[in-house]
Amino acid sequence: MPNNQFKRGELYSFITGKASTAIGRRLQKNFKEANVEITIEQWSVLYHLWKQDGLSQQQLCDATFRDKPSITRLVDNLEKLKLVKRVASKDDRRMNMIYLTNEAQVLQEKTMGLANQTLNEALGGVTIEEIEIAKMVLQKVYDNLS
Amino acid sequence: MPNNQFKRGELYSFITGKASTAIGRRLQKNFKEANVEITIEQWSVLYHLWKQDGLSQQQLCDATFRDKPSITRLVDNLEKLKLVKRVASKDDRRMNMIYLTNEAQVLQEKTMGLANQTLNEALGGVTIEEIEIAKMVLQKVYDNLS
DNA sequence: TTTATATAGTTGTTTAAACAACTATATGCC
DNA sequence: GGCATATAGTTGTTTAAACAACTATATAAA
Repeated sequence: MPNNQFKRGELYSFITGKASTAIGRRLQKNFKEANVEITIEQWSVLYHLWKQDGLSQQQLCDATFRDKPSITRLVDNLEKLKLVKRVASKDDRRMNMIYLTNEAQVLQEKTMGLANQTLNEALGGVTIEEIEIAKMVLQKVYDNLS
Repeated sequence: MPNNQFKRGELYSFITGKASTAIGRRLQKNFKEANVEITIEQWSVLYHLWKQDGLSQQQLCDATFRDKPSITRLVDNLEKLKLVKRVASKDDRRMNMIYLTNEAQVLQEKTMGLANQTLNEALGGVTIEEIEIAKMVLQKVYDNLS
């Protein structure tokens, strides 16, 4: 039982909590100070639309690792903020394609700078190699459970 | 700018999302299949009380990296489930000391087994050394932002 | 063609996170 | 002692996650 050499509950709380909530809180705080009035969850959806506009809600589910109801409501809220709009697909009328508004495109540069700054703050004193290993571990955890 | 060699948004979603939600979902599912009717957030509070009973709410905040309102409500719900009880401290009447009920103590062995099993599933194919590095990275992220 | 099944998205409900504003008790200083 | 300040906990509000149940459209099989 080689894996029994560390405290499992501790690792559990590391993976599920500490770092994740700390980085989320800091990014939210950095947004607030720059008068960016969106949540980090909303930002994580916009992030994928900035990479590729016009994704379906299902594609956003896959990209953000959320379920469909979660994306429905995040898109609802982004639509209320006039940052995206739903456009029914002509090919497949079940699908909503989600498009960024001009307003959302203006947010991109501003928030990407803040996200980079936040990650620089977060990753101080950590080497690239260590980051790569951490990414790999988290990816394997995800793959093992999916 | 050595840290610019990876995609920051991707790392962000690794740290804040994927692995964390996957492991939480799996643990919740394992609880459900064993007819353990608590949430993983409630479990994470019980976990610290099993290590040391009679913690104050503030101590639970520190242990679980949650804020005070979050702990107030988690303790509310655990009290409704008759798993803990609040006892006003005699030394300092501002404090509630949180004690496990017998019912909660019965849960310990059962759920610790499920948590270990979940972590074994999650960490398949990852070495101890890699786990230690991942823990260290997440700890540094937390420390950098706290 | 109609019937079954899969897929895309929505709605309802419970639980929790984050933040601000609040009450109550304790402590330190004059 | 009395006042300022710090600490412990609660309440209100918004946003989101998870899950089940649901509607609507598309696809495949009989």
